[in-house]
Amino acid sequence: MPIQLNIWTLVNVITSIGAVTTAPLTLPATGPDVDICCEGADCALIPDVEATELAEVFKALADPTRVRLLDHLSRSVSGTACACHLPESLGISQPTLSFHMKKLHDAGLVTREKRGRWVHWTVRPEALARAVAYLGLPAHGIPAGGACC
Amino acid sequence: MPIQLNIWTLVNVITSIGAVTTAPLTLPATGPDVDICCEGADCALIPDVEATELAEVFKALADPTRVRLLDHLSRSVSGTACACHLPESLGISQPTLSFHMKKLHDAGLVTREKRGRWVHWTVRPEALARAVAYLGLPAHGIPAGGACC
DNA sequence: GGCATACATCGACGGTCGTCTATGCCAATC
DNA sequence: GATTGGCATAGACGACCGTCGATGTATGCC
Repeated sequence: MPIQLNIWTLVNVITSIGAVTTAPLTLPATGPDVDICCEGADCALIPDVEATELAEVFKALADPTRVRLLDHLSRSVSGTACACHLPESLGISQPTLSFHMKKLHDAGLVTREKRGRWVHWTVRPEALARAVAYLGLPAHGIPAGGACC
Repeated sequence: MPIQLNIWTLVNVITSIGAVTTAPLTLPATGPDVDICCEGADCALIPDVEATELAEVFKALADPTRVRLLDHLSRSVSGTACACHLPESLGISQPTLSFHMKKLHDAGLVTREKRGRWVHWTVRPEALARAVAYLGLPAHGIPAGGACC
């Protein structure tokens, strides 16, 4: 109820980028025995580099102001909008807005384009797709979904 | 290539929770005129409360260690795992692990269950679904998808 | 050229984060 | 009851974050 979106659009966006596969997971369905402790402590963890890259994206989203900014951009035509009216709408100063847009830009979530005196920002959906793929991980609780330990 | 997941499982998980709709968006396709500046500065922003709640989730994910932890849990059977071997696997101390698990727990991303001396953690996919719905917003650039200003 | 405007950067400030060691708590075992 | 082991908490410390006013930079208009 908070946010309405078309799930099929989401599917198309994600799959078109090739960030994920539509094929079923084929990891070994190890018969577990989670009892006293767990066995299978040799479980492979996400590589540090990859975890860091994902964390960078989430860090860029880890602020209410930036959440609202990205949402605003995404609702705009072509995912593009100028920043002119945003400070007053959000109740923040112009330097603060600039600071947040830089954060989003550094994380690769938006692109910058200068048109005359104004700057226009555009969302990069492909940058979000990776985060979506990670959050989609919830093959959790599905035994065939790559049990580990 | 980084993370393989079954997109249909994702679809099922998300839609089953009712966090999103599979119906197409029906927002007015406003004919835009993004020229010198933008018009339509009266565009509604996400409510502050909602943005804050989303930011809380992203904040919980905004650390490489927690990204790896959540991934580890999600790969485990039933999305549940004990924390016993994690400090050494991640190269962190036991208090640090406890600190991170508390962060994930406070954000509602995992549940805690004590079994004897050990604590077992379980992922809450429904908590992630909301973040996925937000990131799915990229109806960006799709004219029929709720243009704003 | 001179001025107004949109945006970026700087410097400062208080607050939060991530990590550690040391310590406390509680369940299981002897 | 004493001991052991898994986990949480407390306190400390350096690093980073979010915000602001002041200032710099570049563009467009007179």
